[in-house]
Amino acid sequence: MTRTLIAELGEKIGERVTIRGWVHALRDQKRMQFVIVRDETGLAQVVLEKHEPASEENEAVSALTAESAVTVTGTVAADERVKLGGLELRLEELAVDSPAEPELPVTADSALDKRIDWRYLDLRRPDRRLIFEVQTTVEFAMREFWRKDGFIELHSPKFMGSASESGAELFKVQYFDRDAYLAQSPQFYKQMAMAAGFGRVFEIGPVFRANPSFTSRHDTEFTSVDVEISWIDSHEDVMAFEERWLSYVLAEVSRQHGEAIEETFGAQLTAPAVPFPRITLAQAKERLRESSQEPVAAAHDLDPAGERALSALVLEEHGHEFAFVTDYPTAVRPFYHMRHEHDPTLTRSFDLLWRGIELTTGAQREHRYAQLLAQAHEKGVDVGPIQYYLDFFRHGAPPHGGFGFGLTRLLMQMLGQDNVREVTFLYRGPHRLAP
RNA sequence: GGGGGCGUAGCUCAGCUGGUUAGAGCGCUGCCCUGUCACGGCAGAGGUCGCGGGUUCGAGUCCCGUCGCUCCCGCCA
Repeated sequence: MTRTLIAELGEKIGERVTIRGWVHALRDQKRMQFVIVRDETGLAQVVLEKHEPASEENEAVSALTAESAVTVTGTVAADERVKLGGLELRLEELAVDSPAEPELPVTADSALDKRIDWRYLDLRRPDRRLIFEVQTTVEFAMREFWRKDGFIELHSPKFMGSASESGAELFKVQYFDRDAYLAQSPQFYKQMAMAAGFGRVFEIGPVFRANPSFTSRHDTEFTSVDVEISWIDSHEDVMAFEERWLSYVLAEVSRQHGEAIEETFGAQLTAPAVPFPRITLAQAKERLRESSQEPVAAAHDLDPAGERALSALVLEEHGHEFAFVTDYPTAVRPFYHMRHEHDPTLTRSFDLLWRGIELTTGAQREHRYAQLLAQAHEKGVDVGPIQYYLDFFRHGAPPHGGFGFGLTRLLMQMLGQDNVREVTFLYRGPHRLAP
């Protein structure tokens, strides 16, 4: 028995075929029975006349429940009466592969948290499926671009013996007779690849953050996209790569799914023009102070409201949805970010904002061993546990820099969703470990 | 972690200043309906009002605690 996909039925009029999928709807009438079957390619109407007395097939159709997994064999017929594509399948054989219990615990309009409880049912909806079709295209396009640019793919370890940045957000796990930590970032390892002479690397992999954060854009485990590039002159080279690369990825997604995304989520997607606008953090705060309604926080960083306001400002002035914010103060950046020679209170770093949220963070890294050590000490970093990392810079390390970001933040903005949980296959948060 | 809001039927929600048998829509069950397509009609089942304590003659409603959800902030990607 060959399975025919519902999308292919139009080419098989008059033929006897077998479709396999889920019962989407059931209309069991006195003389006619209609079953709408759904597979991953679409919906199809299955029809059966009722006999007197009811045939075995009639009884089987009557006993169906919504969302049961079924295999239906019948003849494809064109019929103008059918609103669903003018096609139907005249039922000859019906097999229930796995019945669904009569009452479903969630519906399309259930609260997100409840939909996650029953994620496998939630994900059966075509619009949810589109999210993961897009995710697949995003990763494919990224790799395509990287590969053309000579990047090497990394799979760095997720067990670590020490923190890669600060200790606060690390998950501690038992590792035989001692403690280990789950990697919060592949940062140290992609820098090791620079010292190893790999030149340009990327990694798409899981990272773990023990933040008790309850927001629409945080989770405790997420897929991080990381890039690191050797032989750069400054963080500008990193930004120049990132914008070309992102623009390509968005162009591909727009080309392949733009219409579906707009239809399903109402979100418009076009490839952004390169270069993206750049503004230093100091200038950004100055501009916000000038133009603004709301007081700008005195802190060293932009708060979420500041990010939204800045994005709006850039969109208004440059017609651009992206904005690089550069030159963050040394105080708010990790010890390994390279500092400006003319002003060591500022780092050669950047954040990338898209449609009001922080998408990526990047920087040129400090590759000079003595300078790196001095910065670690100045920041009060305990260098004992990370000596292996510092060693990477003792035998010839190229100047380098890179960036990283959460894949779901990109997807969320791309699809006009308001929560990373919506675009995460299975969300992990402080209170969520199942399913 | 701090602040606001919320928790009532399988789902989404209503329930006014405390007052007798706690409601609606959808779903579910049964019956009816000559092709439905958001099918339609009739009938019915279904709730220890998140949990624990308190105030009161009386608590879904007020108070305290607790758990969970949600939004904003902090932290970040």
